[in-house]
Amino acid sequence: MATKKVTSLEVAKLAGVSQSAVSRVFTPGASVSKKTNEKVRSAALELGYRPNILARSLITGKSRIIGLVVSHLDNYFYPEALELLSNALQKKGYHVLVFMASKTSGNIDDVLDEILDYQVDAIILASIAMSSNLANRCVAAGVPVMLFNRGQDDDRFSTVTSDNFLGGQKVARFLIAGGHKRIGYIAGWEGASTQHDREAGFIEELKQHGSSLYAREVGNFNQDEARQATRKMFSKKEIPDAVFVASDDMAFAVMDVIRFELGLKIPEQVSVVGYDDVPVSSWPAYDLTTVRQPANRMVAETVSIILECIENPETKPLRIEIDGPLILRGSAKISDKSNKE
Amino acid sequence: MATKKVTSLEVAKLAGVSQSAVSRVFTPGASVSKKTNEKVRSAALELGYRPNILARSLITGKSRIIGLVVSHLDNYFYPEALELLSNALQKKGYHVLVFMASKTSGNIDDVLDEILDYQVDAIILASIAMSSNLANRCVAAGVPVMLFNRGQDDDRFSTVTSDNFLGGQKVARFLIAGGHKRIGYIAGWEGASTQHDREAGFIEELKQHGSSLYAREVGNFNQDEARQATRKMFSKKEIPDAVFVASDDMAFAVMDVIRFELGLKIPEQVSVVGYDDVPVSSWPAYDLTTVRQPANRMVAETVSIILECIENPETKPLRIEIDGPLILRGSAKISDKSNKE
DNA sequence: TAATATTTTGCAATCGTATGCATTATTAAT
DNA sequence: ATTAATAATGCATACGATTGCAAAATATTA
Repeated sequence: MATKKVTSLEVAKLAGVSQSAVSRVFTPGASVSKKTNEKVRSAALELGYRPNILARSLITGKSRIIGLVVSHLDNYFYPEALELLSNALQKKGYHVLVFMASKTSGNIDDVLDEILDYQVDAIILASIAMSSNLANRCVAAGVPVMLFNRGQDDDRFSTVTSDNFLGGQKVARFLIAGGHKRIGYIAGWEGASTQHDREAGFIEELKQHGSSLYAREVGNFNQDEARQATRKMFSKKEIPDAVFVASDDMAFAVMDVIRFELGLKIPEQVSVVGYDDVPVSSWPAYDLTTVRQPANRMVAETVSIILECIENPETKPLRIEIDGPLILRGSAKISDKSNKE
Repeated sequence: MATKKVTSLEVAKLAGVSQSAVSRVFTPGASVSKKTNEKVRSAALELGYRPNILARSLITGKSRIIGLVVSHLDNYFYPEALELLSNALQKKGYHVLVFMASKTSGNIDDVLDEILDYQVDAIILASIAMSSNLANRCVAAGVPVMLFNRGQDDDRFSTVTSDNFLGGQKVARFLIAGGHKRIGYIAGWEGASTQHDREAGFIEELKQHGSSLYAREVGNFNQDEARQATRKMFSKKEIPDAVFVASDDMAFAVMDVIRFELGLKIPEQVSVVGYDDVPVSSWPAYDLTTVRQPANRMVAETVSIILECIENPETKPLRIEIDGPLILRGSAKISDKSNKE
């Protein structure tokens, strides 16, 4: 039953023109007369013809495919970003080919090979760093790479993140203004620039106010480890009166332990602040005070940079940091003179 | 800096063999001597050569790309499924090209055109139905289509769902065993087979026990509408003592309204049961009793069917319904003789 | 070792489209 | 109306691989 594919040649025959003419009709900006255009279009419609992107890309060298490498879709920030990203690129005529770099499924080196096999026009790494070896391969292949939500030493690639340092500072300022004295921090994976910058900003600002960390544990951006970290942190004789958690996803786990295992009141006994502002944070059950990562603006920047790099390969790499507001909700005590943005 | 792409011809020259030989080395099952194999492989390694999938697909007619159409990534069931799906296909040498069919970004007709342009080997529709017009187009193009988590009248396509009818029945049996008398239902989008089957099984089983729906509202698989629906349902003089919600995602919104707006206790005053068993359901803040949709098994079936269809185009469409257990948690009262699976 | 069977190899055509170039049709200018 | 400038078209080639076929190389058998 599978009808054969319709080619431009068949359309050309039916329309009584050359194959080139058909090609030109479907190539924006090419020179075609109104008459041919009509003939071709109606023939194409009749036959149900559509240009074969793959064949086209063989010639143009552009596949209109963007490779996206994601590791963990479990943190809700990523599905959201993926949706925005895919939508935005779709509008520009590009599409996203997904590659999972989870532990289960080969390491990133293999994944990168697979990506390049598809002749992608660009690569977006979401929260994934790249060995310099791989980086070289991409540069050699002439494929632009973007780091989304992850910084990198290698300055050959553009990065888009939120302003993590500033975000950390805001949280510190807020907690101090709220009168907190014993402030704990639950870190993400220490290899991540996001984790590093958030903590650095946080600590820096604590210091500015003559304060410092009362406790620190590592949660590795993972709920199980965040739970462990919380238990440990709260086994001190004097428990913290505030905890800054490096991601909302971990913060939920932290709150659950604090409330349901330790039986403490949030925010009366402990204030909790997260980072990301994923949708769940605004649900009343958590009502989490958090720093918003403006996914939409981050994605918009990413798309605009990526497209620029594709069109103009000589584009210099950019390093964008997007400021996001601290969203005040019920999980943390607010001072009377609450610090506005 | 962008080094030109390395072609099989260059490898051939360096290795001192014909271009066909190079091709054969990279074609599993082709006939090559050990000696050529070595020469070619080392030359390829030296030049950093990898076959161009797009050029290959032009000849073979197989792109090793699977088009996945998703609408709302906000229900957490989908990111999870996407991750599993992508991982599973990746292992088989396929990759997922993502298409968003959200309201924001063109209707599904346009999206389908775009998909077909990429010469995908197959299409997976996640919770999306297809007009018969589109269906015809796909059949004509010879592209197999699978419906994931959505049934369909059209029996030319395979579908994989959980056993929604049975799932609904289980919930009814459970709620009745728990002694509930005024049972409400918050429906999903009524055009969805999943919604329909869940409700049908639920009502059927209520009837078997001489009971029936005490209240019913529509939430359209959408949190805002689910909240509205809940408020309406609980504005009766006698409020329901149990609510079955057609998806976990809505159930969270329902629980939040019940607890934080209406000030009722779950499960003491109202039992809530959901459907999906997304990760959040097991978080203590919700601790939601729900019917598990075994995403891993659903994905496994999907992948196996899809690959079969690709390899053997004459494969008959299948209709798979996977049974999932009712997961008992704290959001619903349990009878003394709790009904085990 | 000679004859036959089998495996390797290269040649050349092919997939569906884009595009430089030469040619022809059309429009503008005088 | 004639010429100059511009637009539209077709021809032929290229993109980077796969693959049928026939020739060459190797292995098998007696």
